[in-house]
Amino acid sequence: MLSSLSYAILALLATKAQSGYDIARQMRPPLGILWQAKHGQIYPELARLVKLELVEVERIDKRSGPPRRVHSITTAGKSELTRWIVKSPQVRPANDEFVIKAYALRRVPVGAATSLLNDQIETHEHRIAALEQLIDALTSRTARSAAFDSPRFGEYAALRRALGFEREHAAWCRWLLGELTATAKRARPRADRQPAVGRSSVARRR
Amino acid sequence: MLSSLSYAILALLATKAQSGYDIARQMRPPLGILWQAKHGQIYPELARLVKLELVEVERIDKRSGPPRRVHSITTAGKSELTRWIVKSPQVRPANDEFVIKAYALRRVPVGAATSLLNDQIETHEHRIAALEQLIDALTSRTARSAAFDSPRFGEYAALRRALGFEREHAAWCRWLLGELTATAKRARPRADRQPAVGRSSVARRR
DNA sequence: GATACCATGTAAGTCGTTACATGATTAT
DNA sequence: ATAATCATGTAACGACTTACATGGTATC
Repeated sequence: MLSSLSYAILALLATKAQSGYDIARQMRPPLGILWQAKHGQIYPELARLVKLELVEVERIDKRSGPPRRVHSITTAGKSELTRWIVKSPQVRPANDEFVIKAYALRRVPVGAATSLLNDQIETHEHRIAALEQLIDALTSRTARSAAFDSPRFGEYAALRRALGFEREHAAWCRWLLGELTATAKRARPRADRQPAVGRSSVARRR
Repeated sequence: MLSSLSYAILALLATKAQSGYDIARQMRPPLGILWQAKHGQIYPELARLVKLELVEVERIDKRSGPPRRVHSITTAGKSELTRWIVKSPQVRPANDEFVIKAYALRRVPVGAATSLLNDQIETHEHRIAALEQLIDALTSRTARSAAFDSPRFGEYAALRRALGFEREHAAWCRWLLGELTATAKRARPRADRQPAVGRSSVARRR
């Protein structure tokens, strides 16, 4: 049985032949939307796929540096990929460090909690903006890129997923901040509230 | 430096002293909302925390089976936890196998893709219902459980996060199914469409 | 009688990160 | 000059899963 990373690599190679470096670039955190992995994991995994004959390599020598190794998916690789896709996956772990922090957030001073949340919201807003830009670029280039049978559909679907995920997370952070602020106000009904430590960016509603 | 799992354990022990088994039960997939881990990882990690003196153990002998080992967080453990909470986390990987499947979904027959999506939607609906029930149980028990300063707030926040995540994922699956169906209809404008193979449950809008 | 839950642990293996290692090319 | 990017790999370590190992109690 192959790892998820293997299938992610096969899915990328199914769109076009490319080098390990190209794959690593598309999977580089934090922009990798299909799957995220570092080159230290990708190169050995590619070698394994070649040994299993699900992927082929063509060595292209250059006058300088290491030879470029262009990988392409084999017929066996394609059928393994399609075979895997239709199987219903079992539930993923979905562990998020920030949920632990939220769980025990009552333990820290209100100011520190506020700035942590504002920080987090700001980070997510940035990521949302970046994803929206990528989607705009994709949908404007081809008029019907939203269509299921377009070659770019996979990319578009993955981007939409990432965007939805980010928006949901940001909304949750804003809710947390709201709860925190409401409680703090109740405890100290007027004035004398100190401004939150750290970075600004009050939660915006979008 | 400690792992995320360590902090999840500390966060649970901060609410009350409990055994490794208790912790493992709360972290058991797929219901673990704070963090998910198996006992095979939890017991060694607990032992490590004890050695670091962030956690204490009290052995309670019973006439049968292994002695129950009740763990509690130390003062050092509490301060380590609060110190960690306020630090902004770096971005998490968030790899989801299903995104790979969606990315290459064009490769499989429409019928197989439809039943894969329906299956996935059904799974998520079940999880959503289970989470809604847990939230109802929590909010009805204590009138003001939504308040930030309630002892159950952490649990409530984690549940809301999980619910939002599930709903978002389900919505994305329904969108995918809609695109797929629209394209299939365009290709075969009338009649002669075969019913989707596999389980039913047509996507509902909520 | 079989299954599930209570309750603890360890061992082997896989997945994934970080750092080491090398060296050319392009941009500031 | 300095840094970033192109381009490939390996080694050590940490995170996590799966299976092994044990044995009592309760439920169907």
